[in-house]
Amino acid sequence: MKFLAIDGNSILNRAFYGIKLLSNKKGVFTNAIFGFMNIYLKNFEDVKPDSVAVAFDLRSPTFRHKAADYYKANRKGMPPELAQQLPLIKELLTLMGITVVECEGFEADDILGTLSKLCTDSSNECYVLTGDRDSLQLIDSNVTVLLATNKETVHYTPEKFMEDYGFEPIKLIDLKALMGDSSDNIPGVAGIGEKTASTLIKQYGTIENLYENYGSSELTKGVKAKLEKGEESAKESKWLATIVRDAPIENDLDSYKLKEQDIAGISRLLTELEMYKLMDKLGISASQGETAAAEKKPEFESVEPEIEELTENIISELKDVSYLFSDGRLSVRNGNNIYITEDDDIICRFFSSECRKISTGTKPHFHYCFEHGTELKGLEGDAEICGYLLNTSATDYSVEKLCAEYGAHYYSENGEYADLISLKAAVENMRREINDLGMTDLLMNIEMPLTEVLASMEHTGIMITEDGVRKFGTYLSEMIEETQQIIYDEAGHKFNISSPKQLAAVLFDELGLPAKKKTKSGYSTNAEVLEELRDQAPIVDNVLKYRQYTKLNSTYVVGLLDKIAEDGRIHTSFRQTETRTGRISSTEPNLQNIPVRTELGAEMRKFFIAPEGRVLVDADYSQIELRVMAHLCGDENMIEAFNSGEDIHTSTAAQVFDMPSIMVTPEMRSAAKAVNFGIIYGIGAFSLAKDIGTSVPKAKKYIADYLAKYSKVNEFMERTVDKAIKTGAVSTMFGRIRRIPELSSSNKMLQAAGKRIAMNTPVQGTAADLIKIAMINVYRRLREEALDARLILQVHDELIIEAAEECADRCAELLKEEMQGVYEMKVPLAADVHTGKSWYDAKG
DNA sequence: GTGGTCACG
DNA sequence: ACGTACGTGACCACT
Repeated sequence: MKFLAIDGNSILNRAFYGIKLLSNKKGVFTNAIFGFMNIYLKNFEDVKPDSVAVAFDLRSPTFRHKAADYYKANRKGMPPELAQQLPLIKELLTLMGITVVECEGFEADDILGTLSKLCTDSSNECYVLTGDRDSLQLIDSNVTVLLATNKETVHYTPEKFMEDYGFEPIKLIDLKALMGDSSDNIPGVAGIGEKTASTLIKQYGTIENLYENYGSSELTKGVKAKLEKGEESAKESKWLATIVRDAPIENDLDSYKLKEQDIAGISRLLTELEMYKLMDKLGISASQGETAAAEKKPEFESVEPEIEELTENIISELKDVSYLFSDGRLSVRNGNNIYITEDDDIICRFFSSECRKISTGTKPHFHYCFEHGTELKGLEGDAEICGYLLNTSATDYSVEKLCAEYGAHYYSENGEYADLISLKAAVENMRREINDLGMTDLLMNIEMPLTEVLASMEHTGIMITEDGVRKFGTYLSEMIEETQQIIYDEAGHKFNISSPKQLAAVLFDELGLPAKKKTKSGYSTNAEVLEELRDQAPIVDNVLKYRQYTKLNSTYVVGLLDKIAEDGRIHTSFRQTETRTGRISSTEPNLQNIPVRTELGAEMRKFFIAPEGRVLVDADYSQIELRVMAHLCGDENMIEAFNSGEDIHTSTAAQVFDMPSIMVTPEMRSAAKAVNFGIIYGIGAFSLAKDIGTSVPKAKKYIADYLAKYSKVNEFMERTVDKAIKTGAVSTMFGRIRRIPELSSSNKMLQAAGKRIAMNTPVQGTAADLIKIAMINVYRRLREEALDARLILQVHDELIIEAAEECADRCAELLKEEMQGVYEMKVPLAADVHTGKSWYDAKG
């Protein structure tokens, strides 16, 4: 018989610290369970045991089995994030028919010691799975230790151990008795480390033999003295290091045979924990849980879907369907029938038909419609977007995942059409949840219509002067070459300036400049650090220049040239389900981070142009996030500052320092500006101090003065954080929800980060909602007024239209009107509009 | 694949 | 005692 004995605590620990914190919707942490099961399943496959036991520590505070417990009592208890997963993994294992073994007063490794001995005594094969090297002492001809490391699992047989250590496994105890183990509070012999201990064990075998014979040996005086002094400690340590092999546990090995799995129970638990991948691996579906099983099964389950070619006649009969569309292939589900086609005419008819439709990831569908000159009508739901609204933090909004999570009946046996079959139920369930959470309006009137707007912007793209970019690239290459040469001269040799590691070596080791900040892997060489060192060596300034040139060249010049399409334009991809806050993002290329802050960088914007006879109309909101904050908290002083119409940072300084605006110095304005930013981000005195180059106490005072003047800002922050802690989530003005699991962390840093997220998200998210609404309205009006103009870019608080020269003024007017009038707020929303031939010019 | 760096709002 | 502002994406070096 093959026996698999697992150190539950050790593997769980390894999993917990090896995988970043994960949690389900309710905030229950799941990373350790997830990692444990991965390790377990992999090794189960390797070993294919008949019997499995998972051992856990169980120590009573009043009963101490051995002295080691006294030492170990000093150890830090496990963090609550891990502790809460312990009963869950035990429950899961039990449901899987696996025996969980605990024994009052004994540790997991003692149980492994006992089980492995039972196996050896009965000539059964035993595999001990653990992450703890101490258990290697259990290896013998019947016992293999599977040592789980961060990367792989190493199989330790007696031979493998001999190879690695140079002595027999059982002598590991003696090794530890000499060298000690601080994590286990085993003292060992003072002054003897791993190397000496290993040599001694190879030579003498056991500490008993060592102490009988070392006197007459050739060992150095120092070592002899240490051994003499530590004799008692060594013997005590040997006892401490020895794993118990006779713990009072069930000794009938047959009782550890794998039992029948409780499929419904596993399904229920894993659904609760949202571990769908694992469920898949175990060959269990979400619908096998009791709750789901109790619901009526869909009519589809027992019926083989009828698959037919989609025709015009069929389309005219359709009322309410779900469909998928990719690679030119359309599949439509109507009740028990599935219709397919690859015929463009039929696809166009279907898209433009009035029937109600549910699908997923519909942006490409709109692209198809633009290319084929048709419309996509009747869209009632998009699984990806529904999934996003229900959890903005997920990374995977595949139909499969969503079906598992939102209780749709997903049958993997259905293979090809599984997604299509379950899509509708999943969306219906999600729409119900969205409705319960008050997000139906957000879904149907903001996110769904936005998809078409984004598709249209992508489809239109923005024109680039390739020639201009190339010339700029040539200039940059020359500057890079030149700067690089100077840096090599200053350093005295060539090196890779782009390697933070090599650069740090040159600056801090060779040139002896003072290192300011550390990173995980060495000294930081970021711009902030280099800025401080600027005066101390000319090389620093050149490195900063080099960085600027190479950044511009590789990310913007080369990166953009690579993305120019045949029409001479760049077509970015906007992602609608990416950010936690509700903003959209832009990729391949990212057109939301084109340089503007430095003079040289801003040159790039001269290459984003309008074609002959057309112009770019650019409008950006002024201080939209602060205005949102003023609206959300209703603070009269802040509202007044905006209503006064003067520069907001100057106004803030005047109000906080209690003086007329005319008296505000540039320094005061800049401090006020930094505090304004801090307010939006979730203020911290340290960072504010760093930002404006002042002391922490002074920064604290700025913040205190600010919050005293704008007391409703303070109240709003406190109220928001309180509510976030109670509910685990925050929301925007338009009901968009973001869950914040960080708030239930026991790690103070994470908790503090959670609070800042709670303060920032309603503000950033509401601003995102507002501009999305404005985009939809602008898009509609450009169409309604039949203007020769297209919305082409969004950069968070900025919209760009490419318009025919004749209608540029009308577009500017319309754009400003729609942006400012998007929603009635307690402060006016202001948008600045400019028109020009290039993005550079249109920025004003 | 991860970490460092830096571009944007 | 420790690390420090919110939200992104791309490129490079290095493992």
